[in-house]
Amino acid sequence: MMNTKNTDQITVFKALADSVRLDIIEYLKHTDHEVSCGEVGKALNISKTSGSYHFKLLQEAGIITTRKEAREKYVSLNSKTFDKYVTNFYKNI
Amino acid sequence: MMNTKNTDQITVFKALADSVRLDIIEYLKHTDHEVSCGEVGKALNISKTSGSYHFKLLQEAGIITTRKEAREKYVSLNSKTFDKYVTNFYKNI
DNA sequence: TAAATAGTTCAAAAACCTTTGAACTATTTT
DNA sequence: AAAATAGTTCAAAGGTTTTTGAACTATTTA
Repeated sequence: MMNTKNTDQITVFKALADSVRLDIIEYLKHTDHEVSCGEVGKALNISKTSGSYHFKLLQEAGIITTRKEAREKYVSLNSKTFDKYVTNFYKNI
Repeated sequence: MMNTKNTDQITVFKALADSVRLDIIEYLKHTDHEVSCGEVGKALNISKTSGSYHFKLLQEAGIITTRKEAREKYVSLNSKTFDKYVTNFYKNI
């Protein structure tokens, strides 16, 4: 269980270390329907450029999964990543 | 359980989002005796100035507690912080 | 008392992250 | 076919974080 490089772990914590992204994560956790980037951006007052940047980081960290349908991109939380890198972090280091 | 500002949460994730600090945390988790900043710094090849900076951030995030004895500062992990802000993060947002 | 050791503080430099607006692609609606 | 909508990309600007060396305080050892 001893790490030597931690890069995925750091990518996840970096992705979580920002208020815009935490707001997005909360929004996704509390929503009961499939949501698009646009819906989240409007709800949280994030410009589309900035939203695009933050969704990309969340995706690269494995925190969200995305599905493109026509013009829209639907996003949802990937709970496996929380499990592996957040919830069990302390136990696993 | 709904957050509105998240500042402590972000301070914790920021503190965890760095490889030097993750190395320090691992070192503290795996050690069986009380350790000083100097011991950790030597073991991990961190300059004392840089060490001082990182220990300060970890302390401000509540991730370590410290005890000064004479010249030396002893550090240890504060598992309550992991409990509150890391292990239970996903459940609590 | 002088030298060594443990740590802190400061300012500068370097590296990294976030926001912005403009220009763009692709799809849908009128 | 033109206009509208959803999202991306780019470069520039601004902000934040990290590393560095020098100078510092406080304590201990020779």
